[in-house]
Amino acid sequence: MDEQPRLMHSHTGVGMAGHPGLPQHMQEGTGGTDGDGRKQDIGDILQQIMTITDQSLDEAQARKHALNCHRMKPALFNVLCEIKEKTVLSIRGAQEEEPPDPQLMRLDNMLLAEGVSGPEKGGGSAAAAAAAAASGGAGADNSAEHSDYRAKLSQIRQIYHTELEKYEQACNEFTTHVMNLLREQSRTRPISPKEIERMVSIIHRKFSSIQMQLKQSTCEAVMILRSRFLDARRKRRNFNKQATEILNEYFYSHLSNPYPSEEAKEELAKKCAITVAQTTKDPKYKYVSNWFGNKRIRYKKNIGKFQEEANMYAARTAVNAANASSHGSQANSPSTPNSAGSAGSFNMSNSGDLFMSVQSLNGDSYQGAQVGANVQSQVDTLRHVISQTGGYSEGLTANQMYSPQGINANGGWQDAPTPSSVTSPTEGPGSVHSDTSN
DNA sequence: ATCGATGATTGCCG
DNA sequence: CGGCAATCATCGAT
Repeated sequence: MDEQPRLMHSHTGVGMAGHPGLPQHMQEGTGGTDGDGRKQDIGDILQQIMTITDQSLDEAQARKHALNCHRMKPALFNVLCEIKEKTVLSIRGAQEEEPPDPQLMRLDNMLLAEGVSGPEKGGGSAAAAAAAAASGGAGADNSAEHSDYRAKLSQIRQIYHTELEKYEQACNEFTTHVMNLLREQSRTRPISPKEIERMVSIIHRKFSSIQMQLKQSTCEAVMILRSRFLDARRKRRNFNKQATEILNEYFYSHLSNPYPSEEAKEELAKKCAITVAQTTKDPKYKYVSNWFGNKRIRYKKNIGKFQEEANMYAARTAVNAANASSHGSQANSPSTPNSAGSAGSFNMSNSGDLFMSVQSLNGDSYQGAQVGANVQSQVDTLRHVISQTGGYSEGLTANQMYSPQGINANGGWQDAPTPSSVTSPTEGPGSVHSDTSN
């Protein structure tokens, strides 16, 4: 009969600490000692922390050593290692995949192709040249453009490589640091080599994502550079005024047969290349050919529109030639009121702006050798000017005026099988042929 | 933003 | 392969 209530008591005592049926001393006693104990514990812990922070490194090492030498340590450590191994494996299994990021591969390929990430000098320039040839189609030796391009490209490459190296170095440093740290810690807490490996791969991933940004921006820079320098069509530049003058000069003074020979093209190309940094020494003088092709087409298509221009250049050539013949080789006297006067006599509808570059045109290299030739083209152009200015009214009539000079009714210049030597002797003032190619 | 001018390219022809 | 015609794509002025 005695035991029952005791059991009951003990039960209730455990289950309900604050039961009103419990004796006073029990409640107070347990409660009091518990609170004091916790305070004591916290105080102890704080105290320990304080002492730890106050400890010197040697003391800490000593403690660590003591801990390592604890007799239970190996056993516990093994158990922990086993548990860790399992969890790590499960983690690793969860995120095992490592696909070779297509984006990164694209960037790498591109940088390689552009000669940025390839081997240093030779490979780089070779790749650049190859890229140039591929994109330019006629990527010959326009070295002026390409040297500039290559200079900029190698600049990019240099920056890229130094940055890459920096990242690489930082990555390695960080990796070794972390590895050392982990190895050090693996003595006190279970760290498997696999875990270290994983850590390292995480670090590498982080750094390679940084590298990818670098690669991306490098790619962008290269693309910009490329489109700037190599893709001429995308970034076409107008010829400067003097080059246009030169070409127009030739065109209108050879209006009867505006097909410059290879030599003439070369001459024009050289003259224009002085002022046109663009499209340099293409062996075919492609830009001259392009220009004449476009010019012929567009002239033919709308002669009226070009009439004014034709007058202008014809007059200019005439004036220039006149100066050349009258002044001998001193045709390029500065600021010729003379020329203005003579132009005025042709009833020019244009302002003096056309004389601006007369001197520079013929004063350059033609002068000596071309005086005679200029006389001939002078006849040509004078004839044009006179015939047009005589009855100059508007575009439509001008159209008719020009047509006898070589353009068929169907369009297309007639074959002009009449070099000056054939026709000029008998044709008198009408000899239109200025085959004055030097 | 729009539009004409213009250099370059493409496709075709002989 | 050179020229023509059509077309593209950018420049430069408005």
